[in-house]
Amino acid sequence: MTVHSASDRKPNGGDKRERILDAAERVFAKHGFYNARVAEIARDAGVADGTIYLYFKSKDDLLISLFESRMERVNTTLQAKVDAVASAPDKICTFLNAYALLAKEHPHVAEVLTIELRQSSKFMKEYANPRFGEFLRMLASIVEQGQQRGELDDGIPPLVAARALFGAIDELVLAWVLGGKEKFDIVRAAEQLGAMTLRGLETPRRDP
Amino acid sequence: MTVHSASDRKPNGGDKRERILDAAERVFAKHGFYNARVAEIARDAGVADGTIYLYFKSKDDLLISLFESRMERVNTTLQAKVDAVASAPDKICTFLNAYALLAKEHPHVAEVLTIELRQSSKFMKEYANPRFGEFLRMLASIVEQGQQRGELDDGIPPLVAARALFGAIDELVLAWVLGGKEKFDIVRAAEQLGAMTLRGLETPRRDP
Amino acid sequence: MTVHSASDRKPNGGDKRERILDAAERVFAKHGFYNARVAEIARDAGVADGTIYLYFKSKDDLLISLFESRMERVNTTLQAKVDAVASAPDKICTFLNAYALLAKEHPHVAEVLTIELRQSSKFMKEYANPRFGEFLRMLASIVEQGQQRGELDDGIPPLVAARALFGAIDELVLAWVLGGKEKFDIVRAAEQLGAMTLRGLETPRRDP
Amino acid sequence: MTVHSASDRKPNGGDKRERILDAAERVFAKHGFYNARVAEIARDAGVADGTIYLYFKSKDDLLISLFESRMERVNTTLQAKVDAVASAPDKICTFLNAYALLAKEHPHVAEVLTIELRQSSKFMKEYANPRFGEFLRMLASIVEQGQQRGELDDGIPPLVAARALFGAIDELVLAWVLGGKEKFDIVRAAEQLGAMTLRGLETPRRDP
DNA sequence: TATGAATGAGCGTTCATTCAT
DNA sequence: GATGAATGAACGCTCATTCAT
Repeated sequence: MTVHSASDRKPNGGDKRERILDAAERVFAKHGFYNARVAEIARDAGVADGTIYLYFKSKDDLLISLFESRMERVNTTLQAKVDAVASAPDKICTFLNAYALLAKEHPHVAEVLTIELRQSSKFMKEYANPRFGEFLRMLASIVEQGQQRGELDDGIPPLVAARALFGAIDELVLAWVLGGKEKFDIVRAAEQLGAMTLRGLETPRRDP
Repeated sequence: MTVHSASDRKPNGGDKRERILDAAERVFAKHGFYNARVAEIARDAGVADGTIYLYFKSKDDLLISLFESRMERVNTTLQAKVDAVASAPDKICTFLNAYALLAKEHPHVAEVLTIELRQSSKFMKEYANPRFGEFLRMLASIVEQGQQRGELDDGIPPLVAARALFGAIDELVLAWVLGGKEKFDIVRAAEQLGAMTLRGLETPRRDP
Repeated sequence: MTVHSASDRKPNGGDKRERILDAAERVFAKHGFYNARVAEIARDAGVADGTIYLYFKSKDDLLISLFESRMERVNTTLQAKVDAVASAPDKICTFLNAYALLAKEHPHVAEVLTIELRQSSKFMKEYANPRFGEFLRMLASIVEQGQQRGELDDGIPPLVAARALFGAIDELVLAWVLGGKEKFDIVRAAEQLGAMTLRGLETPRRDP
Repeated sequence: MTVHSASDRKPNGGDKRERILDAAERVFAKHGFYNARVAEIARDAGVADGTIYLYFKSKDDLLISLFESRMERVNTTLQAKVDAVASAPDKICTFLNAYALLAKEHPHVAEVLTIELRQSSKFMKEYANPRFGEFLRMLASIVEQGQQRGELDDGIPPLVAARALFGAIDELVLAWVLGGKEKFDIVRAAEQLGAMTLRGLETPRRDP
């Protein structure tokens, strides 16, 4: 009645814990954390309700674990791509581009990170969300280094710039994920955001 | 302290509706929509549980009404300030500054808008959130006009720029509201974001 | 906004108490006692919710008063018609016919009496329903008198016969009221019931 | 004491569903459907509140299921006894007698069927109450067959006779159940009703 | 490990009734 | 008397979590 073979759905690494995380990803994306039913996740994962509690302490823990898992992947992917280019401006563009690509490839992940991440820091007070910290620091480091090298303007604290940049791309992803994947191309929008961020929105004033 | 706009709905001409909205603002900010108890809102407002249902159809409707009410105030304030300056770059800086000021003055509102707004579009599908549409269009209009006047670079669609800009300031507000009102000054950060947005992060390449 | 003229709807005698009873009749018939809202009765009667409590102690009392009022009318009508004929068999037929006619003319009353009367004795323990007692005794008296005069078989206690007779006509009215006023004619059915009651269902056994 | 028919629905093969129905029978009989508390049924059944909802969709469904269950038993019992005698008059007497006996053995069932059945057709519109239909058709069939065989007078449509007969015995049961089990014997009353129904109430007119 | 039936605390909402005007 | 806004107790139902098997 239940699946017993070691791995059977999705081409993921595939033990039971992973299957549950995948199911949670889908169900949280579909209904949002608060409206998601643990029973639906279990059904989706092909396990019994109780089984989830063998791998996760609670529904909260399931969300947190999902964050950790997905953010880890995001961080690894971004770090690799960012490391592959040299200048800070290039790193920023690469970062934005890679983030948009990830969202495009994993819209469920994008949905969960974009929407539920905000709640997390609020309602799971004890959860510091270390991976998100890493993520932000990665971005801040790029800015800081660029400033030190003189590639970037140092009129803004790196962490503020990083927050703003993340907020900008995140909001674009949100609009793309919820509103209209058909209405615009998120990768193209990320490029435009890159240009705006680096060269600025203002047209240069002509010196007399 | 509270808005006394002529309007008002069901029973008496009174402030009870407003008191409930104020209480909802506090309680939603404190616990988040899903963890907020209607009974706590009632207690906070100094009314009976049932009274809330004389003014609002449901807990959902209460949240939606809170959005409408507060976004209306936000839109009105921003529009007035933006109208008071002439150039698009100035309007953008003014916009960011005014938004930051509002957040500083009404941190509960900021918290609710920042965190719950995202859920709303997802779980109250039928709710189009017209005020937030207005808000975005206001910002997009500034960009569009600036582009037409040649004040702003037209390499980015106005709505994408507007989304990105909102995302940036919104994330900064989120960080300020949740993380550390003591750690940085949100108004100062908004200024820095303005500069970054207009002049760009990249230091100008020197032409030989 | 509200009606103030002494009487204005229905051609009844028409003070406020009567208007409320009429409204209760309609609303109880439509929704049943438990699903009827006092507020709907008030609206229907054209009075404020609170006004009902100037005339009736509670929702229960409203139902009880409705019983008394309508049963009184029923009893008066039936008694008059029954008194107009002489023999017990004729009285019984008249009784059944008159009851069916009343149901046909006042289907709302029929609905309330038929359906809610049963609940009443159960859930308003203290309410003895004196009018219904009168009603039953009227019927039992006819039977008793008939038995004493030798018109009716005395193999059945009058009260048992009265109960049975009432149950029979009441169930027919129920079927007619709920199921299908178009499916059969309640007055005709009452006649058939009269015949069955008096002459019996069984065809006479031929004596050798 | 309880029916153990093979059937059964959702969770375990168990008697829990039956325990809940038994409890509902008691509690509905005691307070009536609308005044019955689901929590009391649960307590009475020795299960948790939530458990009820594993077996029944709602409180309404619980009542409906109770009808089905008990009427099924009633129908089976009556059909068997009726089949055991030959003539229509005998079948009618048997029917009445058996119904009275059932009421005497299961007064709670009698109470629920007698009182709540009437509401059901009104407020659970979608619920056609198929078992009660069967019940009535069983009775109508007896009459119809009797008429065809010449045992019974055919001056009354079988369904009207069936309704009337059911109404009569049902009202007697109601009086017995609510008013006074000590005041009269329901089985004796059923016999008297049988005689009245078959031979008629009227004393035979002497032919000159 | 895995199961899934069972649990029961918890909450949004209703609505008969009250009472200040 | 008449109003209707306000009250708040009451309850059906949900669902995360547990635990006997």
